[in-house]
Amino acid sequence: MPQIKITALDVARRAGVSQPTVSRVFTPGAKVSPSLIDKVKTAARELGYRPNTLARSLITGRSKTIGLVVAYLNNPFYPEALEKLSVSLNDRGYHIMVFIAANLAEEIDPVIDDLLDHQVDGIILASVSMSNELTDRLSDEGIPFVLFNRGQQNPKLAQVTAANFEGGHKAGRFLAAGGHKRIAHISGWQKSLNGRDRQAGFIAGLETFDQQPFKCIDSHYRREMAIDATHQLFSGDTVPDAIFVGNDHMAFAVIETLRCDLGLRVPDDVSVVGYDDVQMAAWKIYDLTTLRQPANRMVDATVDLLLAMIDGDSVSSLKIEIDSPLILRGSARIPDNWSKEGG
Amino acid sequence: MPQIKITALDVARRAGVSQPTVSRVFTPGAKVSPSLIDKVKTAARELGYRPNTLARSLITGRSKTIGLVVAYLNNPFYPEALEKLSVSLNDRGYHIMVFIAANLAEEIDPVIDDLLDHQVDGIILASVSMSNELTDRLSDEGIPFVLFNRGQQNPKLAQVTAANFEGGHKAGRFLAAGGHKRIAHISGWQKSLNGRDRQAGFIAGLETFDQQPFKCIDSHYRREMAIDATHQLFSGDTVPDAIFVGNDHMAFAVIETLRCDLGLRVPDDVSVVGYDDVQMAAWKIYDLTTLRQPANRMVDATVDLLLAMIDGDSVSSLKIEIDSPLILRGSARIPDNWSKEGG
DNA sequence: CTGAAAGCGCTTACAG
DNA sequence: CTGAAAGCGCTTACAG
Repeated sequence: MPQIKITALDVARRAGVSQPTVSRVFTPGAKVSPSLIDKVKTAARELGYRPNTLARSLITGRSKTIGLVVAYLNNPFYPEALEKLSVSLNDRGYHIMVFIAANLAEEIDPVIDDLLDHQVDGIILASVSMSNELTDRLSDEGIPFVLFNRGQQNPKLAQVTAANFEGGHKAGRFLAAGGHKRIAHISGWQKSLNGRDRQAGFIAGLETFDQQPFKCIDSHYRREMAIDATHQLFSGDTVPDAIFVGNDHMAFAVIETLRCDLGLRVPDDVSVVGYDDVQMAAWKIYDLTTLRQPANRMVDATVDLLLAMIDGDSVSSLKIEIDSPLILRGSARIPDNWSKEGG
Repeated sequence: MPQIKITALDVARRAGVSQPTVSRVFTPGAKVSPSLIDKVKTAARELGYRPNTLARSLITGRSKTIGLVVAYLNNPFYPEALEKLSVSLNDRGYHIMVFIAANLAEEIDPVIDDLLDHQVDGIILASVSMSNELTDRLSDEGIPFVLFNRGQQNPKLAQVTAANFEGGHKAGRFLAAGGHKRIAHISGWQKSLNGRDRQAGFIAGLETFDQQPFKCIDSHYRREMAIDATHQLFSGDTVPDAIFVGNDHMAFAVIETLRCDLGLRVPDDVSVVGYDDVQMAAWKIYDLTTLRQPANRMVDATVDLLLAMIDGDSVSSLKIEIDSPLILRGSARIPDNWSKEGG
């Protein structure tokens, strides 16, 4: 019960060595003779000594802490990513400090101040509504950061995303090949590159079948807006027979609205395709056909990239795109001769 | 672009004051003359100075960091709580460092080591599968911690939970009053106090109607086990007409299994009641009648309690129970003359 | 109100 | 391999 704090000096005295020797015993790279290691370790154990990370960080200039900025924890993709990021960073000796960003872009500035005050070694921006000013500011501060699941045009920014254009393209081709003739898109935020790329890919995919979207509605990745959009799509005389939705989170809302509000069957009356493949997508109640964002691979890439930047290692590419395979499930009619990878 | 680090000394020199004066300007309580405050602040702004939190923490002995240990981010209650906890703690000048606990109790020890090394001022344990050894160990270390949504018998441990017994009691009475005759319980982990209290309350509630549970199955708060339990319940000759489920997360799986696997209607064939009232419970596709765990109130209580402990303030009670109102929705038949609060 | 001094608990050259 | 010394960037008594 170390009510009083045990320091390296206490351990040194008890072990009959100098304080730096104690330090060396607890520093991975350092060389100490086996006999001293032994003495120090027993003394440390007896006293219940633990090195003070704060002091170490102060002197090494590395906090071994990564700031994770995240806004939309209600989209299950983010808790899943948060968990994986934390585990992966732990394995590499880092910890995550969480910064919840308000959904409004204007309120992001205090978060950045906060972040900078906390001596994080690097930052992962997993949020969606972030301005260029923000990334500019972080660049100015010279602190390594990577955009997770969020692209920006600027090729100098480290970013890890799915291959969103290709994913959207695949969705478009898949639905057109399935014989759908009025394919709508409830899109992610069109001010985000993710949202734009998926939509652009979708439109291009339809074009290969000489089709145009029935309609595209920007629902900002928000559940309530996706519900409204669904109602809107089915309020006219002609209605869609398929919907490509900008992420799973909204797709769940779309399926629900179709079934519970509009009395339509999925996929008999309308096919639905999402994007992400969060765990819920595999639940039988949704059984959602979707483009997978491979969270594990994205997390690995993000961690590798960020730690390389922190260590000053050269990185081959700052912009990493991970393939989005199409996961076939029951929410969308499957074309008769649809080969495994979108052919 | 402060590539080189700006310290208080740099600011002091530029402002023509001493370094401690700079420190005082950035220390909330301290007294400095307005003219110096001005000088220092401009100098700081010009140089892009930010106080180093690490150094401050080292000297004050307070990291202003709270360790959050959490295991089950796939139960949406926890991301919701995480978000609220982070925001609330931020408001009070603290930040959250995340520690993902493995689901297995044996793997918790390294997490604790980790936690202790990081000079957190306090700990929130939001995880479910934690042993008494763990809490004993933390008590020994003398670091303030509170159990969030997880009770332990030991009255010396700070803990914030819902009034689980009463909640279960209400669920039992509600379903019995609704005319159900074969009411089953798919319970949370019976080695957790939460799980036991809810089940005990449920059984006691049924007793007031001279009923016994149709069957109780421990599904450990796990989705897959809840699915299995549902199948099991409906595999015999007599089957339940209502199920009280230990949390919403499992209740979603139960509803899904009922509908998609067993072709049963909710609530026509079987009523379902959950526990938590996570956001998803209100989704039309589930429309889940449930006992609410008021996340906001639980978070507020947790933060108040933990910070009081950290500040050494006296706390009136270490064990806080928050009422669980029954939220009436469509997944369970409502008794004809059911008054608002369970009468 | 302000400055000179000491010190938080470590790491890291520097000698030996 | 080990110790004496310096110092990371602050805060906080202590004088004045």
